[in-house]
Amino acid sequence: MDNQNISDLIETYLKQILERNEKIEIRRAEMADQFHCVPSQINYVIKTRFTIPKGYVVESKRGGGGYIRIIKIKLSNDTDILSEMENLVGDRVSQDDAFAIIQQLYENEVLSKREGNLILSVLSKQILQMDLIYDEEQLRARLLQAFLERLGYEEAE
Amino acid sequence: MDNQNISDLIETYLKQILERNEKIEIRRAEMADQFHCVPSQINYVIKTRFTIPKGYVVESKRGGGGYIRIIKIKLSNDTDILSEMENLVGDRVSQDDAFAIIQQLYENEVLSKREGNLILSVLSKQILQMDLIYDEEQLRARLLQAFLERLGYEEAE
DNA sequence: GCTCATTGACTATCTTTGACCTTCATTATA
DNA sequence: TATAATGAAGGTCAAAGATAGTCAATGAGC
Repeated sequence: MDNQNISDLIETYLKQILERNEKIEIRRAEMADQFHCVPSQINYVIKTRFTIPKGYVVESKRGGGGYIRIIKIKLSNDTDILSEMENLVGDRVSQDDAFAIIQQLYENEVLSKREGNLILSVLSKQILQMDLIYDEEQLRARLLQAFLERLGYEEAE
Repeated sequence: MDNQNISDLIETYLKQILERNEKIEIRRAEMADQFHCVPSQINYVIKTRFTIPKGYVVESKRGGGGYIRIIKIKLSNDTDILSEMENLVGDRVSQDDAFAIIQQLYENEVLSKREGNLILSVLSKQILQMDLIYDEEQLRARLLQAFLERLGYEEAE
């Protein structure tokens, strides 16, 4: 409930702003000051919470007048979304990224909540990390690709 | 009810809170302190008393700001047919049998057509029979079991 | 003797921190 | 004016810290 760590606080703060704005531009040192943490923690937050599968693009510039810019990606029609996600998945995908992708599909109403949960139930580490005989991330990618392809058919009908 | 073992006390304590709340979030070490036991006993209690058939799902996170979250769920009305199917699946299942099982669930209105097709898309020989390194039927069973378990409940409102 | 409960050593995962590196703009200097 | 020095950002990475998970040995109560 409120055993929030600093990274979560920073994440929440930024996402709050991004709900009202297409993008946000920050100065790393300032952020770090504001949240009483070291600058590299800002990088950590960005790297773990503002990834492309989660729907964000990040640009930055060093030197005088440097900045970090976080942009919320807006996806267009369902077909585009699906093929975009297929690209993201590729032939290996982590649990985090897979979950983020399903979340995106849900938010864009490509999937119902129930469908999303069904898919997720099978992509979890717990299920796929069985024996070390096969590559977990590769298998997850194969399954997720199959789901995405199927959703593409649905779309076409 | 008042067997004085610690595990029962912890269970009672948590369930008392869950009667008033949809979910509860604890810190394992804190709980352990509070009940004067070792941290892993909390895991034991959760594993034996907060299972899905008993109406709970558990999520957790490690590291700084870590937590264990217990969520009350609503069990579906179809648990009978679902557990029957789980028995049928066992730990290995052929494509044909898996398809027949999904068909059954569809006919019994446990699944929509779309949900059934989504599930099937991932249980096919084509998808699972990739490398011959692992046992295809075993993997299929694992995936199908995960689906069946997930179909057994919904999040309460 | 069985089953369930308790413990603790070891493991896995996530966060925080800091030392060191790279890039860019501005200013000083030959 | 071209270039070198300086300072001001942001980037990387690995170690240390903070939690939770697993598992097998041991204990307690039928």
